[in-house]
Amino acid sequence: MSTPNADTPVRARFCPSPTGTPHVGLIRTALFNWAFARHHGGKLVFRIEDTDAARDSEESYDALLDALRWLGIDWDEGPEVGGEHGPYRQSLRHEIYQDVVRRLTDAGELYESFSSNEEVEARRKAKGQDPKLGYDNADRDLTDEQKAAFRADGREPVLRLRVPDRAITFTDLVRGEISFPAGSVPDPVLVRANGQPLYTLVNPVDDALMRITHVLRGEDLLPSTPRQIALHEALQRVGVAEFTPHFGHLPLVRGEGNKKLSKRDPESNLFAYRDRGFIPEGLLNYLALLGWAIAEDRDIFSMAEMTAAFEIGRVSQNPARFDLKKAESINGEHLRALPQGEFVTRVLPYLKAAGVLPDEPSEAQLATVDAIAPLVQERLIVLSDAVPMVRFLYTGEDEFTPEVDAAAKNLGADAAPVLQASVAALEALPEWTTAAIEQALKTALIDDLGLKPRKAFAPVRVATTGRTVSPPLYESLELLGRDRTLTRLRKALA
RNA sequence: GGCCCCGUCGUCUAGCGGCCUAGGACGCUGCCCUCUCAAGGCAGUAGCGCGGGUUCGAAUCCCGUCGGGGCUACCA
Repeated sequence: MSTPNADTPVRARFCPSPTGTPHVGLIRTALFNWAFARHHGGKLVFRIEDTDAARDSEESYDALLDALRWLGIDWDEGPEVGGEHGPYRQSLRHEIYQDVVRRLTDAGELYESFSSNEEVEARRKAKGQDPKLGYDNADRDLTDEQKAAFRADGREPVLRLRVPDRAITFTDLVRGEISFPAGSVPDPVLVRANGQPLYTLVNPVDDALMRITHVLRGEDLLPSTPRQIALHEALQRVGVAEFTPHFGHLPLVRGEGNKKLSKRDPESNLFAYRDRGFIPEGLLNYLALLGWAIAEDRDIFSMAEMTAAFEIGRVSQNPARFDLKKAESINGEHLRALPQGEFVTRVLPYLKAAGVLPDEPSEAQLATVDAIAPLVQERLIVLSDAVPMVRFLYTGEDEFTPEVDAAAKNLGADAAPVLQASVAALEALPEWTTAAIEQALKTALIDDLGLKPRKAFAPVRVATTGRTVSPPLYESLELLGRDRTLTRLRKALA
């Protein structure tokens, strides 16, 4: 079998079917293909495999584009960018498939098959074999008379590929040589009786037509590789394809337990991570770690660093478990590394979505965000964590109420002297600055009342920010302003 | 059942015959820092599934075994 020459420019592809919400495993595959293409200075082709009208939806298609755009995984050919091998949605390529099918059929690579599943099963059982073995290639050499008889019966044939009766062996880019023995690959159906092409046909055909040199996909597709290689070879014989692409099978992404992360699993929903405030840099970095390592002693890196270093031969052969804790840790690293202005830009939509800020914040509100941002930035693992942390600044005094648990613990009767002393110290302050507030509070509570810092500041914190956990206290009070601070302290006293 | 893939700390991994009394990261534990929570610093915890070979020498190569997973559609 002929493979792409070493000097053939790399063309990788990402070809999801638009069914449901984008899945993190799917995105990991997109990322590896993207990194592979970029590393080799090649092209990434984005193709939509929407040949199953019953399951595909336009919403899912939009979601796919949304996901890739959000993450910054860009493509060189595909939807919305075009390319010389288009169209890139399989639902738009039917005439192309019809032509290929004609050529394949004329050359005898495909044959008509009339067996129903029930008949196949019955034949397997009659031979004492497991019906799970599947189709038995029984229709390979039907005579014209037999076919005519079936048709006279009102039956229409599907088209199957004649898979060669020999072992099919290939060198997997991540696993090395893999061989499937002769007879272990039943002739697959490529076209339905109604003429509708199936995935088994269009996936290899489009890879061939789009001159894809490297197919990197999940390990779950490994068992379908031999029949696809058989098709590629047939395609070469009829002059449709130039070569059989190289294949590389990426390790599965698992969820809880040892099972493959399923689409039904809420953990797999890409947008759930975006909604919580994962940022592309962090999520992509984590996903890259699912089966790949940039170096022995490092796991925080940028996508530029990834594309520079990515080698398919160094991808792991082991399945990887999606570990939320580690994903969060990595996201936090990237969040902290964001320049301040950039961090504000990223966090703003989350504050608006939570109703902390209006859609059109005032100049003053925006200025407060700029001021509080550096205080909360290093405390977050995801952007939405900022919401409860800054809410106290944007709540009106008539609405403001400390959290019940926090108040019960820290604003009881014994807090009264602390709050009173705080009010006294703060209302007399000549200037309202972080340094002055710190000085005044320490003098009044630590020195004068002789309290431990821990005891002293908790009531003040809860009374003013509403929580036991907040951004640094003195800074928070400066931003809150003297009037609101005093109002809240007095209210807690009442 | 058949075919295929995989097997290093709880998790993700480094390791591609001697540099390994196995390195890093997440997690967890303790300490430091400290107005809270984080962040940061330091220390600790824990692993080559098992059995045979090959070799002067094996986590690394081979075989077997056990275990896990995937696929087995006229879905993709």
